[in-house]
Amino acid sequence: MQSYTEENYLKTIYHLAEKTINVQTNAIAEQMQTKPASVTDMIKKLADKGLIDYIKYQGVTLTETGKNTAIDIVRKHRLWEVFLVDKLNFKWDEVHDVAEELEHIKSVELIERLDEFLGFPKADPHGDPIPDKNGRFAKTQFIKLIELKVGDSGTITGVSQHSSPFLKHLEKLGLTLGKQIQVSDVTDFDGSVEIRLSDKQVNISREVAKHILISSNGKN
Amino acid sequence: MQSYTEENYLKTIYHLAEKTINVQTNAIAEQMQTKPASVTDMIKKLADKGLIDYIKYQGVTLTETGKNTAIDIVRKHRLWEVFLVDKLNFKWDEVHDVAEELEHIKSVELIERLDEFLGFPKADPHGDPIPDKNGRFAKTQFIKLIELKVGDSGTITGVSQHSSPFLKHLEKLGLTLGKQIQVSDVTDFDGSVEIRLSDKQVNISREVAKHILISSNGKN
DNA sequence: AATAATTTTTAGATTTACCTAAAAATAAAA
DNA sequence: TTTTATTTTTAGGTAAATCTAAAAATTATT
Repeated sequence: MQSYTEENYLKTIYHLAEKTINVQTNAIAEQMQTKPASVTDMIKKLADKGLIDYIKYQGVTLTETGKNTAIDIVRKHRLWEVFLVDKLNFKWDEVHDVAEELEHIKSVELIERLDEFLGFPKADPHGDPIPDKNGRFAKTQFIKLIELKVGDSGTITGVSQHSSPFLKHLEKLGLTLGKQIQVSDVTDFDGSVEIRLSDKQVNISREVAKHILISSNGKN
Repeated sequence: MQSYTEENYLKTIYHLAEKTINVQTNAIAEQMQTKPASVTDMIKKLADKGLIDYIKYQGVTLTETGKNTAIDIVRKHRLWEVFLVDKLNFKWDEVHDVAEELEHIKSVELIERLDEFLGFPKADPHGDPIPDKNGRFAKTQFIKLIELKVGDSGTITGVSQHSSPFLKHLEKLGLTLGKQIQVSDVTDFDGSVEIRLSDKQVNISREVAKHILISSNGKN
Protein backbone atom coordinates (compact mmCIF):
# COMPACT_ATOMS: atom_id res chain seq x y z
CA MET A 1 0.00 0.00 0.00
CA GLN A 2 1.51 3.27 -1.13
CA SER A 3 0.78 6.82 -0.17
CA TYR A 4 -0.58 9.33 -2.63
CA THR A 5 2.90 10.83 -2.86
CA GLU A 6 4.68 7.53 -3.38
CA GLU A 7 2.27 6.75 -6.19
CA ASN A 8 3.08 10.04 -7.87
CA TYR A 9 6.80 9.36 -7.65
CA LEU A 10 6.34 5.90 -9.19
CA LYS A 11 4.24 7.30 -12.00
CA THR A 12 6.77 10.04 -12.71
CA ILE A 13 9.66 7.58 -12.73
CA TYR A 14 7.68 5.31 -15.06
CA HIS A 15 7.10 8.11 -17.56
CA LEU A 16 10.71 9.31 -17.40
CA ALA A 17 11.92 5.73 -17.90
CA GLU A 18 10.17 5.74 -21.28
CA LYS A 19 12.82 8.17 -22.46
CA THR A 20 15.97 7.33 -20.49
CA ILE A 21 17.22 4.07 -19.03
CA ASN A 22 18.39 5.43 -15.69
CA VAL A 23 16.18 8.09 -14.21
CA GLN A 24 18.10 10.95 -12.57
CA THR A 25 17.25 12.67 -9.33
CA ASN A 26 17.08 16.11 -10.93
CA ALA A 27 14.73 14.91 -13.65
CA ILE A 28 12.33 13.56 -11.06
CA ALA A 29 12.58 16.78 -9.04
CA GLU A 30 11.76 18.91 -12.04
CA GLN A 31 8.81 16.76 -13.04
CA MET A 32 7.42 16.63 -9.50
CA GLN A 33 7.94 20.34 -8.90
CA THR A 34 10.05 19.66 -5.85
CA LYS A 35 13.70 19.87 -4.76
CA PRO A 36 16.39 17.25 -5.48
CA ALA A 37 16.98 16.80 -1.76
CA SER A 38 13.37 15.77 -1.29
CA VAL A 39 13.67 13.33 -4.17
CA THR A 40 16.68 11.67 -2.59
CA ASP A 41 14.69 11.14 0.60
CA MET A 42 11.81 9.60 -1.27
CA ILE A 43 13.80 7.33 -3.56
CA LYS A 44 15.54 5.87 -0.51
CA LYS A 45 12.15 5.04 0.88
CA LEU A 46 10.90 3.54 -2.38
CA ALA A 47 14.09 1.50 -2.64
CA ASP A 48 13.58 0.20 0.92
CA LYS A 49 10.08 -0.87 -0.08
CA GLY A 50 11.44 -2.76 -3.08
CA LEU A 51 9.69 -0.57 -5.64
CA ILE A 52 12.81 0.78 -7.31
CA ASP A 53 16.46 -0.18 -7.68
CA TYR A 54 18.71 2.61 -6.57
CA ILE A 55 22.45 3.08 -6.59
CA LYS A 56 23.69 6.30 -5.02
CA TYR A 57 24.53 8.97 -7.58
CA GLN A 58 23.45 6.61 -10.38
CA GLY A 59 19.71 7.23 -10.61
CA VAL A 60 16.89 4.70 -10.33
CA THR A 61 14.99 2.05 -12.26
CA LEU A 62 11.62 0.52 -11.39
CA THR A 63 11.52 -3.03 -10.09
CA GLU A 64 8.91 -5.42 -11.44
CA THR A 65 6.61 -4.55 -8.51
CA GLY A 66 7.25 -0.86 -8.90
CA LYS A 67 6.53 -0.99 -12.60
CA ASN A 68 3.28 -2.87 -12.08
CA THR A 69 2.18 -0.34 -9.52
CA ALA A 70 3.01 2.52 -11.86
CA ILE A 71 1.16 0.92 -14.75
CA ASP A 72 -1.87 0.46 -12.55
CA ILE A 73 -1.89 4.17 -11.75
CA VAL A 74 -1.53 5.04 -15.43
CA ARG A 75 -4.43 2.71 -16.18
CA LYS A 76 -6.62 4.47 -13.63
CA HIS A 77 -5.61 7.91 -14.87
CA ARG A 78 -6.49 7.09 -18.45
CA LEU A 79 -9.77 5.36 -17.66
CA TRP A 80 -10.89 8.37 -15.64
CA GLU A 81 -9.97 10.62 -18.56
CA VAL A 82 -12.19 8.56 -20.83
CA PHE A 83 -14.98 8.82 -18.29
CA LEU A 84 -14.65 12.58 -18.08
CA VAL A 85 -14.70 13.06 -21.85
CA ASP A 86 -17.16 10.36 -22.91
CA LYS A 87 -19.63 10.58 -20.07
CA LEU A 88 -19.28 14.04 -18.55
CA ASN A 89 -18.52 15.90 -21.79
CA PHE A 90 -15.25 17.43 -20.68
CA LYS A 91 -12.95 18.56 -23.48
CA TRP A 92 -9.66 16.73 -23.98
CA ASP A 93 -7.71 19.69 -22.63
CA GLU A 94 -9.69 19.86 -19.37
CA VAL A 95 -9.29 16.39 -17.96
CA HIS A 96 -5.71 16.07 -16.84
CA ASP A 97 -5.80 17.74 -13.43
CA VAL A 98 -8.97 16.01 -12.26
CA ALA A 99 -7.71 12.62 -13.46
CA GLU A 100 -4.54 13.34 -11.52
CA GLU A 101 -6.65 13.23 -8.37
CA LEU A 102 -9.00 10.44 -9.36
CA GLU A 103 -6.15 8.07 -10.20
CA HIS A 104 -5.37 7.67 -6.50
CA ILE A 105 -8.74 6.29 -5.45
CA LYS A 106 -8.02 2.84 -4.11
CA SER A 107 -10.58 0.27 -5.17
CA VAL A 108 -9.91 -2.54 -7.58
CA GLU A 109 -13.63 -3.16 -7.92
CA LEU A 110 -14.25 0.47 -8.86
CA ILE A 111 -11.76 0.45 -11.70
CA GLU A 112 -12.89 -2.88 -13.11
CA ARG A 113 -16.48 -1.70 -13.16
CA LEU A 114 -15.53 1.66 -14.60
CA ASP A 115 -13.58 -0.10 -17.35
CA GLU A 116 -16.64 -2.19 -18.17
CA PHE A 117 -18.96 0.83 -18.00
CA LEU A 118 -16.77 2.60 -20.53
CA GLY A 119 -16.72 -0.43 -22.84
CA PHE A 120 -13.11 -1.46 -22.17
CA PRO A 121 -11.53 1.43 -24.08
CA LYS A 122 -8.10 0.85 -25.58
CA ALA A 123 -6.95 4.47 -25.59
CA ASP A 124 -7.55 7.66 -23.63
CA PRO A 125 -8.72 10.97 -25.14
CA HIS A 126 -5.14 11.82 -26.14
CA GLY A 127 -4.55 8.50 -27.86
CA ASP A 128 -2.45 6.99 -25.09
CA PRO A 129 -2.99 3.26 -24.62
CA ILE A 130 -4.93 2.03 -21.57
CA PRO A 131 -3.37 -1.01 -19.89
CA ASP A 132 -5.82 -3.84 -19.17
CA LYS A 133 -6.28 -5.12 -15.63
CA ASN A 134 -3.21 -7.29 -15.97
CA GLY A 135 -1.15 -4.30 -17.00
CA ARG A 136 -0.87 -5.35 -20.63
CA PHE A 137 -1.24 -2.96 -23.53
CA ALA A 138 -0.12 -2.77 -27.12
CA LYS A 139 3.09 -0.86 -27.71
CA THR A 140 1.92 1.99 -29.86
CA GLN A 141 3.83 2.34 -33.12
CA PHE A 142 3.28 5.98 -33.98
CA ILE A 143 5.28 8.31 -36.18
CA LYS A 144 5.68 11.97 -35.33
CA LEU A 145 3.99 14.14 -37.92
CA ILE A 146 7.25 16.06 -38.31
CA GLU A 147 8.87 12.91 -39.69
CA LEU A 148 6.43 12.58 -42.58
CA LYS A 149 7.52 13.57 -46.09
CA VAL A 150 5.48 15.64 -48.50
CA GLY A 151 2.75 13.41 -49.90
CA ASP A 152 2.69 11.05 -46.91
CA SER A 153 -0.69 10.54 -45.30
CA GLY A 154 -2.09 8.98 -42.15
CA THR A 155 -4.47 9.30 -39.24
CA ILE A 156 -3.99 11.42 -36.16
CA THR A 157 -3.90 8.91 -33.30
CA GLY A 158 -2.13 10.67 -30.50
CA VAL A 159 -0.31 13.66 -29.07
CA SER A 160 2.91 13.80 -27.09
CA GLN A 161 2.04 16.98 -25.25
CA HIS A 162 -0.94 17.28 -22.96
CA SER A 163 -0.91 20.94 -22.07
CA SER A 164 -4.21 22.72 -22.37
CA PRO A 165 -2.97 25.50 -24.71
CA PHE A 166 -1.51 22.97 -27.12
CA LEU A 167 -4.65 20.84 -27.18
CA LYS A 168 -6.91 23.87 -27.57
CA HIS A 169 -4.77 24.98 -30.50
CA LEU A 170 -5.13 21.61 -32.23
CA GLU A 171 -8.84 21.65 -31.66
CA LYS A 172 -9.16 25.07 -33.27
CA LEU A 173 -7.24 23.83 -36.30
CA GLY A 174 -9.45 20.76 -36.54
CA LEU A 175 -6.53 18.45 -35.82
CA THR A 176 -8.28 16.01 -33.52
CA LEU A 177 -7.92 12.27 -33.01
CA GLY A 178 -9.09 10.13 -35.90
CA LYS A 179 -8.69 12.83 -38.53
CA GLN A 180 -7.18 11.77 -41.86
CA ILE A 181 -4.34 14.03 -42.92
CA GLN A 182 -1.84 14.37 -45.73
CA VAL A 183 1.31 16.45 -45.75
CA SER A 184 0.98 18.75 -48.73
CA ASP A 185 4.05 20.93 -48.20
CA VAL A 186 6.99 21.62 -45.89
CA THR A 187 8.31 25.17 -45.84
CA ASP A 188 12.10 25.42 -46.15
CA PHE A 189 12.25 28.71 -44.30
CA ASP A 190 10.87 27.72 -40.89
CA GLY A 191 10.10 24.05 -41.30
CA SER A 192 6.38 24.63 -40.88
CA VAL A 193 4.14 21.96 -42.32
CA GLU A 194 1.10 22.29 -44.54
CA ILE A 195 -1.57 19.70 -43.84
CA ARG A 196 -4.45 18.68 -46.04
CA LEU A 197 -7.60 17.65 -44.20
CA SER A 198 -10.73 16.26 -45.85
CA ASP A 199 -12.34 19.70 -45.98
CA LYS A 200 -9.52 22.20 -45.56
CA GLN A 201 -5.85 23.00 -45.53
CA VAL A 202 -3.96 24.16 -42.43
CA ASN A 203 -0.45 25.28 -41.65
CA ILE A 204 1.28 24.24 -38.43
CA SER A 205 4.65 25.12 -36.93
CA ARG A 206 7.48 22.60 -36.59
CA GLU A 207 6.95 22.69 -32.85
CA VAL A 208 3.33 21.64 -33.17
CA ALA A 209 4.17 18.99 -35.78
CA LYS A 210 6.62 17.38 -33.36
CA HIS A 211 3.86 16.61 -30.91
CA ILE A 212 1.27 15.13 -33.23
CA LEU A 213 1.40 11.35 -33.59
CA ILE A 214 0.32 9.67 -36.77
CA SER A 215 -0.52 6.09 -37.56
CA SER A 216 0.69 5.95 -41.07
CA ASN A 217 -1.35 4.28 -43.79
CA GLY A 218 1.42 3.97 -46.30
CA LYS A 219 3.87 6.37 -47.85
CA ASN A 220 2.82 7.77 -51.20
CA MET B 1 -8.89 25.34 0.74
CA GLN B 2 -9.03 22.51 3.25
CA SER B 3 -6.99 19.36 3.59
CA TYR B 4 -8.53 15.94 3.24
CA THR B 5 -8.42 15.61 7.03
CA GLU B 6 -9.97 18.98 7.71
CA GLU B 7 -12.79 18.09 5.37
CA ASN B 8 -13.42 14.88 7.27
CA TYR B 9 -13.56 16.73 10.57
CA LEU B 10 -16.06 19.23 9.17
CA LYS B 11 -18.21 16.46 7.80
CA THR B 12 -18.14 14.58 11.09
CA ILE B 13 -19.03 17.69 13.06
CA TYR B 14 -21.86 18.39 10.64
CA HIS B 15 -23.35 14.93 11.12
CA LEU B 16 -22.96 15.05 14.90
CA ALA B 17 -24.58 18.48 14.97
CA GLU B 18 -27.74 16.91 13.53
CA LYS B 19 -28.21 15.19 16.88
CA THR B 20 -26.72 17.55 19.48
CA ILE B 21 -26.38 21.33 19.55
CA ASN B 22 -22.84 21.49 20.87
CA VAL B 23 -20.52 18.85 19.49
CA GLN B 24 -18.16 17.39 22.11
CA THR B 25 -14.51 16.57 21.62
CA ASN B 26 -14.98 12.94 22.64
CA ALA B 27 -17.84 12.43 20.21
CA ILE B 28 -15.68 13.67 17.35
CA ALA B 29 -12.79 11.48 18.47
CA GLU B 30 -14.95 8.38 18.56
CA GLN B 31 -16.46 9.08 15.14
CA MET B 32 -13.08 9.84 13.56
CA GLN B 33 -11.39 6.85 15.20
CA THR B 34 -8.77 9.07 16.77
CA LYS B 35 -7.82 10.37 20.22
CA PRO B 36 -9.42 13.35 22.00
CA ALA B 37 -6.04 15.10 22.18
CA SER B 38 -5.78 15.00 18.41
CA VAL B 39 -9.28 16.41 18.11
CA THR B 40 -8.39 19.33 20.33
CA ASP B 41 -5.44 20.12 18.06
CA MET B 42 -7.60 20.04 14.98
CA ILE B 43 -10.53 22.03 16.32
CA LYS B 44 -8.16 24.81 17.31
CA LYS B 45 -6.96 24.88 13.74
CA LEU B 46 -10.47 24.86 12.30
CA ALA B 47 -11.47 27.63 14.71
CA ASP B 48 -8.45 29.70 13.58
CA LYS B 49 -9.62 29.24 10.00
CA GLY B 50 -13.09 30.48 10.90
CA LEU B 51 -14.79 27.19 10.08
CA ILE B 52 -16.08 26.45 13.57
CA ASP B 53 -16.86 28.34 16.76
CA TYR B 54 -15.04 26.89 19.70
CA ILE B 55 -15.08 27.65 23.40
CA LYS B 56 -12.67 25.63 25.47
CA TYR B 57 -14.32 22.73 27.27
CA GLN B 58 -17.66 23.64 25.68
CA GLY B 59 -17.50 21.84 22.35
CA VAL B 60 -17.90 23.29 18.86
CA THR B 61 -20.47 24.50 16.36
CA LEU B 62 -19.99 25.06 12.64
CA THR B 63 -19.85 28.62 11.35
CA GLU B 64 -21.78 29.51 8.21
CA THR B 65 -18.65 28.91 6.12
CA GLY B 66 -17.90 25.67 7.91
CA LYS B 67 -21.43 24.44 7.43
CA ASN B 68 -21.40 25.27 3.72
CA THR B 69 -18.14 23.41 3.31
CA ALA B 70 -19.51 20.39 5.14
CA ILE B 71 -22.70 20.36 3.08
CA ASP B 72 -20.65 20.49 -0.08
CA ILE B 73 -18.72 17.40 1.00
CA VAL B 74 -21.96 15.61 1.85
CA ARG B 75 -23.30 16.55 -1.59
CA LYS B 76 -20.25 15.06 -3.28
CA HIS B 77 -20.38 11.92 -1.18
CA ARG B 78 -24.02 11.27 -2.01
CA LEU B 79 -23.68 12.04 -5.71
CA TRP B 80 -20.80 9.60 -5.99
CA GLU B 81 -22.88 6.98 -4.21
CA VAL B 82 -25.62 7.43 -6.81
CA PHE B 83 -23.02 7.09 -9.55
CA LEU B 84 -21.65 3.90 -8.09
CA VAL B 85 -25.07 2.30 -7.72
CA ASP B 86 -26.85 3.61 -10.82
CA LYS B 87 -23.99 3.49 -13.29
CA LEU B 88 -21.48 0.98 -12.00
CA ASN B 89 -23.99 -1.44 -10.46
CA PHE B 90 -22.57 -1.45 -6.98
CA LYS B 91 -24.94 -2.61 -4.24
CA TRP B 92 -26.11 -0.07 -1.64
CA ASP B 93 -23.97 -1.71 1.03
CA GLU B 94 -20.77 -1.49 -1.03
CA VAL B 95 -20.53 2.19 -1.82
CA HIS B 96 -19.70 3.95 1.40
CA ASP B 97 -15.93 3.48 1.59
CA VAL B 98 -15.26 4.39 -2.02
CA ALA B 99 -17.51 7.47 -1.80
CA GLU B 100 -15.56 8.41 1.31
CA GLU B 101 -12.53 8.82 -0.94
CA LEU B 102 -14.25 10.29 -3.98
CA GLU B 103 -15.89 13.05 -1.93
CA HIS B 104 -12.53 14.78 -1.56
CA ILE B 105 -11.84 15.29 -5.26
CA LYS B 106 -11.68 19.03 -5.73
CA SER B 107 -13.40 20.21 -8.89
CA VAL B 108 -16.60 22.20 -8.96
CA GLU B 109 -16.99 21.47 -12.65
CA LEU B 110 -16.72 17.74 -12.07
CA ILE B 111 -19.50 17.66 -9.51
CA GLU B 112 -21.84 19.86 -11.52
CA ARG B 113 -21.40 17.64 -14.56
CA LEU B 114 -21.74 14.49 -12.53
CA ASP B 115 -24.96 15.84 -11.04
CA GLU B 116 -26.30 16.49 -14.52
CA PHE B 117 -25.11 13.11 -15.82
CA LEU B 118 -27.03 11.43 -13.00
CA GLY B 119 -30.17 13.46 -13.73
CA PHE B 120 -29.99 15.73 -10.67
CA PRO B 121 -30.94 13.04 -8.17
CA LYS B 122 -32.69 14.18 -4.98
CA ALA B 123 -31.60 11.28 -2.77
CA ASP B 124 -28.72 8.85 -2.49
CA PRO B 125 -29.06 5.02 -2.48
CA HIS B 126 -29.87 5.10 1.25
CA GLY B 127 -32.57 7.72 0.88
CA ASP B 128 -30.49 10.59 2.25
CA PRO B 129 -31.19 13.91 0.54
CA ILE B 130 -28.62 15.35 -1.88
CA PRO B 131 -28.02 19.10 -1.46
CA ASP B 132 -28.15 21.09 -4.69
CA LYS B 133 -25.17 23.17 -5.80
CA ASN B 134 -26.29 25.98 -3.52
CA GLY B 135 -26.39 23.64 -0.56
CA ARG B 136 -30.18 23.53 -0.39
CA PHE B 137 -32.17 20.38 0.20
CA ALA B 138 -35.57 19.47 1.56
CA LYS B 139 -35.67 18.58 5.24
CA THR B 140 -36.76 14.98 5.16
CA GLN B 141 -39.78 14.25 7.31
CA PHE B 142 -39.43 10.54 7.98
CA ILE B 143 -40.82 8.40 10.76
CA LYS B 144 -38.88 5.51 12.22
CA LEU B 145 -40.59 2.23 11.46
CA ILE B 146 -40.46 1.42 15.19
CA GLU B 147 -42.81 4.33 15.84
CA LEU B 148 -45.59 2.95 13.64
CA LYS B 149 -48.64 1.32 15.25
CA VAL B 150 -50.22 -1.94 14.12
CA GLY B 151 -52.15 -1.23 10.93
CA ASP B 152 -50.04 1.79 9.93
CA SER B 153 -48.57 1.69 6.46
CA GLY B 154 -46.04 3.61 4.44
CA THR B 155 -43.11 3.48 2.06
CA ILE B 156 -39.51 2.69 2.96
CA THR B 157 -37.61 5.86 2.03
CA GLY B 158 -34.46 5.72 4.08
CA VAL B 159 -32.22 4.05 6.62
CA SER B 160 -30.42 5.58 9.59
CA GLN B 161 -27.65 3.01 9.60
CA HIS B 162 -25.26 2.50 6.71
CA SER B 163 -23.27 -0.51 7.82
CA SER B 164 -22.90 -3.24 5.24
CA PRO B 165 -24.26 -6.08 7.46
CA PHE B 166 -27.39 -4.07 8.25
CA LEU B 167 -28.03 -3.17 4.60
CA LYS B 168 -27.36 -6.72 3.42
CA HIS B 169 -29.84 -7.95 6.02
CA LEU B 170 -32.54 -5.58 4.75
CA GLU B 171 -31.87 -6.62 1.19
CA LYS B 172 -32.29 -10.28 2.08
CA LEU B 173 -35.63 -9.50 3.72
CA GLY B 174 -36.74 -7.52 0.70
CA LEU B 175 -36.91 -4.29 2.69
CA THR B 176 -35.42 -1.94 0.11
CA LEU B 177 -36.15 1.68 -0.75
CA GLY B 178 -39.53 2.31 -2.32
CA LYS B 179 -41.18 -0.79 -0.91
CA GLN B 180 -44.71 -0.40 0.45
CA ILE B 181 -45.10 -1.86 3.92
CA GLN B 182 -47.73 -2.25 6.58
CA VAL B 183 -47.18 -3.13 10.23
CA SER B 184 -49.29 -6.22 10.87
CA ASP B 185 -48.19 -7.03 14.40
CA VAL B 186 -45.87 -5.98 17.22
CA THR B 187 -44.76 -8.72 19.60
CA ASP B 188 -45.09 -7.83 23.28
CA PHE B 189 -42.31 -10.17 24.33
CA ASP B 190 -39.32 -8.66 22.45
CA GLY B 191 -40.85 -5.74 20.60
CA SER B 192 -40.14 -7.33 17.23
CA VAL B 193 -42.29 -6.10 14.37
CA GLU B 194 -44.19 -8.04 11.75
CA ILE B 195 -44.25 -6.36 8.37
CA ARG B 196 -46.58 -7.04 5.48
CA LEU B 197 -45.06 -6.54 2.05
CA SER B 198 -46.96 -6.82 -1.22
CA ASP B 199 -45.95 -10.43 -1.68
CA LYS B 200 -44.85 -11.66 1.75
CA GLN B 201 -44.68 -11.20 5.47
CA VAL B 202 -41.42 -10.67 7.39
CA ASN B 203 -40.45 -10.30 11.01
CA ILE B 204 -37.81 -7.84 12.10
CA SER B 205 -36.21 -7.09 15.46
CA ARG B 206 -36.79 -3.81 17.33
CA GLU B 207 -33.18 -2.92 16.59
CA VAL B 208 -33.71 -3.21 12.85
CA ALA B 209 -37.05 -1.38 13.01
CA LYS B 210 -35.34 1.59 14.66
CA HIS B 211 -33.17 2.17 11.63
CA ILE B 212 -35.75 1.95 8.86
CA LEU B 213 -37.29 5.26 7.85
CA ILE B 214 -40.82 5.44 6.53
CA SER B 215 -42.67 8.13 4.68
CA SER B 216 -46.09 7.54 6.03
CA ASN B 217 -49.11 7.55 3.77
CA GLY B 218 -51.69 7.93 6.49
CA LYS B 219 -52.48 6.07 9.64
CA ASN B 220 -55.13 3.35 9.31
C1' DA C 1 45.06 14.94 -15.14
C1' DA C 2 43.79 18.89 -12.70
C1' DT C 3 40.22 22.19 -12.30
C1' DA C 4 35.57 23.71 -12.89
C1' DA C 5 30.73 22.79 -13.23
C1' DT C 6 27.00 19.98 -12.31
C1' DT C 7 24.52 16.59 -9.87
C1' DT C 8 23.43 14.29 -5.82
C1' DT C 9 23.47 13.54 -1.04
C1' DT C 10 23.67 14.74 3.93
C1' DA C 11 22.48 17.45 7.94
C1' DG C 12 19.39 19.87 10.32
C1' DA C 13 14.61 22.30 10.31
C1' DT C 14 9.65 22.80 9.45
C1' DT C 15 4.68 21.46 9.02
C1' DT C 16 0.72 18.37 9.45
C1' DA C 17 -1.66 15.08 11.83
C1' DC C 18 -1.08 12.07 14.92
C1' DC C 19 0.24 9.97 19.66
C1' DT C 20 0.87 9.20 25.24
C1' DA C 21 0.86 10.79 29.75
C1' DA C 22 -0.25 14.13 32.91
C1' DA C 23 -2.73 18.30 34.33
C1' DA C 24 -6.85 21.11 34.46
C1' DA C 25 -11.68 21.93 34.05
C1' DT C 26 -16.34 20.40 34.29
C1' DA C 27 -20.07 17.31 35.67
C1' DA C 28 -21.95 13.75 38.72
C1' DA C 29 -22.39 11.43 43.14
C1' DA C 30 -22.02 10.90 47.89
C1' DT D 1 -20.49 20.75 49.30
C1' DT D 2 -16.75 17.93 49.08
C1' DT D 3 -15.24 14.00 46.70
C1' DT D 4 -15.17 11.24 42.63
C1' DA D 5 -15.60 10.48 37.83
C1' DT D 6 -15.50 12.17 33.30
C1' DT D 7 -14.14 15.18 29.79
C1' DT D 8 -10.94 18.14 27.79
C1' DT D 9 -6.66 20.33 27.29
C1' DT D 10 -1.59 20.88 27.59
C1' DA D 11 3.09 19.33 27.09
C1' DG D 12 6.22 16.95 24.73
C1' DG D 13 7.20 13.52 20.97
C1' DT D 14 6.82 10.82 16.41
C1' DA D 15 6.50 10.01 11.29
C1' DA D 16 5.81 11.71 6.55
C1' DA D 17 7.08 14.87 3.18
C1' DT D 18 8.97 18.79 2.47
C1' DC D 19 12.71 22.61 2.72
C1' DT D 20 17.69 25.28 2.78
C1' DA D 21 22.46 25.22 3.00
C1' DA D 22 26.53 22.83 2.79
C1' DA D 23 29.30 18.71 1.68
C1' DA D 24 30.44 14.92 -1.41
C1' DA D 25 30.52 12.56 -5.74
C1' DT D 26 30.34 12.58 -10.62
C1' DT D 27 30.91 14.58 -15.15
C1' DA D 28 32.79 17.98 -18.28
C1' DT D 29 36.41 21.17 -19.68
C1' DT D 30 40.54 22.99 -20.24
